[in-house]
Amino acid sequence: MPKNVKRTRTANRGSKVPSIYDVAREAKVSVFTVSAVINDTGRVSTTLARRVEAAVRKLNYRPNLLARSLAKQQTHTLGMVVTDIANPFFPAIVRGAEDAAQKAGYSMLLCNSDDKEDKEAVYLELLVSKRVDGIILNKTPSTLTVAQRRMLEEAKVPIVLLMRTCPGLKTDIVQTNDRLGAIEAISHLARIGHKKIAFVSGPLDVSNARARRQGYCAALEQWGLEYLPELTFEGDYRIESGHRAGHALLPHRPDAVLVTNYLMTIGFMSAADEIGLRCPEDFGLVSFDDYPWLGCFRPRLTTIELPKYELGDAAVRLILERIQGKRTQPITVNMLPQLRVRESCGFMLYPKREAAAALHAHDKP
Amino acid sequence: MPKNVKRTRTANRGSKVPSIYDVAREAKVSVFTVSAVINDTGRVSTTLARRVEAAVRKLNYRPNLLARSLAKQQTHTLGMVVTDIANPFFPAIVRGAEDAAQKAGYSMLLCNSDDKEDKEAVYLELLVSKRVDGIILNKTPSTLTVAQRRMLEEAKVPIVLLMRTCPGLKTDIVQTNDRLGAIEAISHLARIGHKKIAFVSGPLDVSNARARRQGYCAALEQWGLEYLPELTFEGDYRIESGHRAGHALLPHRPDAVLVTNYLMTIGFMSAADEIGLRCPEDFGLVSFDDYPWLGCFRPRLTTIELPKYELGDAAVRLILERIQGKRTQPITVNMLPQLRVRESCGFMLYPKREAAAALHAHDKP
DNA sequence: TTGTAGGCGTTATCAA
DNA sequence: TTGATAACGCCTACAA
Repeated sequence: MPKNVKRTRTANRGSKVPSIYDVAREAKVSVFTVSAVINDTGRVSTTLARRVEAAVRKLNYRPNLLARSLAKQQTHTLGMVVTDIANPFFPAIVRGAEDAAQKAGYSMLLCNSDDKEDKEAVYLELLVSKRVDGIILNKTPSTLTVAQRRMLEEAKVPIVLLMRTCPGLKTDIVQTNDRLGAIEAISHLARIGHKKIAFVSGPLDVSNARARRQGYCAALEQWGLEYLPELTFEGDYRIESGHRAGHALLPHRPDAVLVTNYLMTIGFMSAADEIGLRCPEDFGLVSFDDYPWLGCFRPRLTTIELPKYELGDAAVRLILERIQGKRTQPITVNMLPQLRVRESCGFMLYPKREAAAALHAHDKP
Repeated sequence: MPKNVKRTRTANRGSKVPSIYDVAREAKVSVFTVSAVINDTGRVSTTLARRVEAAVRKLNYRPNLLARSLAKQQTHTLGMVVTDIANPFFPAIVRGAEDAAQKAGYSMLLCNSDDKEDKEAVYLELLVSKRVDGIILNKTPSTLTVAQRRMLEEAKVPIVLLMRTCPGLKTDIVQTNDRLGAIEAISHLARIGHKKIAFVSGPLDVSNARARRQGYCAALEQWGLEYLPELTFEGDYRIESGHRAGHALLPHRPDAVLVTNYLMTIGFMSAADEIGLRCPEDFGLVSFDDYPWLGCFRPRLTTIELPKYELGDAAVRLILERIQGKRTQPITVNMLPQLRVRESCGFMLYPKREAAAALHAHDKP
């Protein structure tokens, strides 16, 4: 025969963490009253409220958020899966996201996919199973499987894509205008006199890499410069590929090069060292992503800065709108990149007057 | 009168996510059987097992980890609170931790305290309420309140301290041998002829900052160099304080300086730029923390590398041991720092033979 | 081997 | 305003 439920629930005399039942017993009220007081929902008489508060304090009661999540069907937790938090591009983004999440009462589960679709798949499944309220996804190049789509669909978990689109996934996107960024970089290089401009791209199955490449091509055309395949290298946004790019491209002696992320720039620079070419004397360079330290080491890097913190912030804003049902139509947020002229582009090697003119000229030729 | 429990449980005909009951009904077995099959616990006949598996596939069933956590009283989630993930010191640590966690089936909740005790307090309470199985804590300088101690005590949640000790908190610690790191840095500088060596410390209420300072003092004594208060500056591990340190220290024209983290080194270098002093020509510099890009920009920084990834890895190893009850005695893991000689120390400015000798000499004078 | 039903700690519904 | 009790979805004694 079933035991007396009330009794067993009320028991809990061990040294266990107090539950809402213990508080109710201590305050001589029902669990409803306790819950109402704690969540400040429903009207409770001052007398009982005080009794509850006293009991809470006495027992050092702290609600079990796990149980609450189960009951309310929401965890106040977001999942964030990025390629690799150790890639300096991501920390500021994650920080922006975490700040916004924390401010809204959400916590952040961090995942590193290493751009591997199997790792990503595992994490997506995990996040869904842990019932996160939303997922911020820096998608691997691979497209989602039908099973994954079905899973995300059924779970009704909002997703916002970060810096990378995913064909077939109609959802919110937060990204930078990478085409424009590349155009500004190339235009700047062309403006200060570079003709033979090489280009190191990211993996072309990634949307932002394609956009940067489009910008490169478009800008070349704008400036009447020839596109030469041998001045182009497809990397993977990691150091090693930048190193290979340097060894592949520099022997052609380009006037300048646009490297589309910081990690590849590092590899590129060390290749230049090995070859014995110096920047900016032997070749100009513009890199994507800016960092606080780039201004105090030589060569000072000219960069296309991407608003990392704001990207993360915007991503959780969008996801919160989705969670709160404030919006149902997917939107895309495009943030503006910003050219930061320093020395690596070769700027300082040109006559002062010309240089000053170039710096302030934002028009096409 | 109470409804028929079975029926209400079994209902769930809406478009909701299937629960274990739905699977049981579909497979015409009990929830026990489903649970046993899913978790591969207890013996289930092949026939039933197959039926269950078919039902799971058909319904696209995925266990609700929230409910499981509530029932099993463990979340398979770790909390990690660091000062600031945007500080380049932390990403690799977090990555090491996340990798180890993921490998063991744990996820990672990331929190940024900004070294503020109120933010830290909020996060600790949140993590406890979310019932994380363990907490990796890069403690703020403040000591835990009695209420916090009580809370952590009652929750029985294992904690491992990361890089910073906390007086009164008897628990596992993962850190680097910072005293030794500073000694090696100073010894190297002394070996290559520097006499007047300045020092930029972190906040002295942080244990590792104190240790580095002790190392500085000890090394000065070993090498018979005088300790001069005006050659010492207490920063806070952030860029701005390094900048102030530069302006405070450089006018005294030290032969060299040891800056005890990367962020402060950035600030220090830019101050040097403003003053018009060059490194290593006008002053030698050794910095703490090494990064992949330090080898390809000028001046190439001589550094004391700390094994960041390994720190994170070790931290979750310890916490897992605690969670699994494999160990009850608190232990401290001390990892070795490593001197990486490049050019900022002024090494190259000395006669080749002496320099080579110095590089290989690991003995005291 | 399999099923039944209580427990995990909340919230929420519906009488009283 | 309060209280009793059914969800939430899972695990797991204990029974059969």
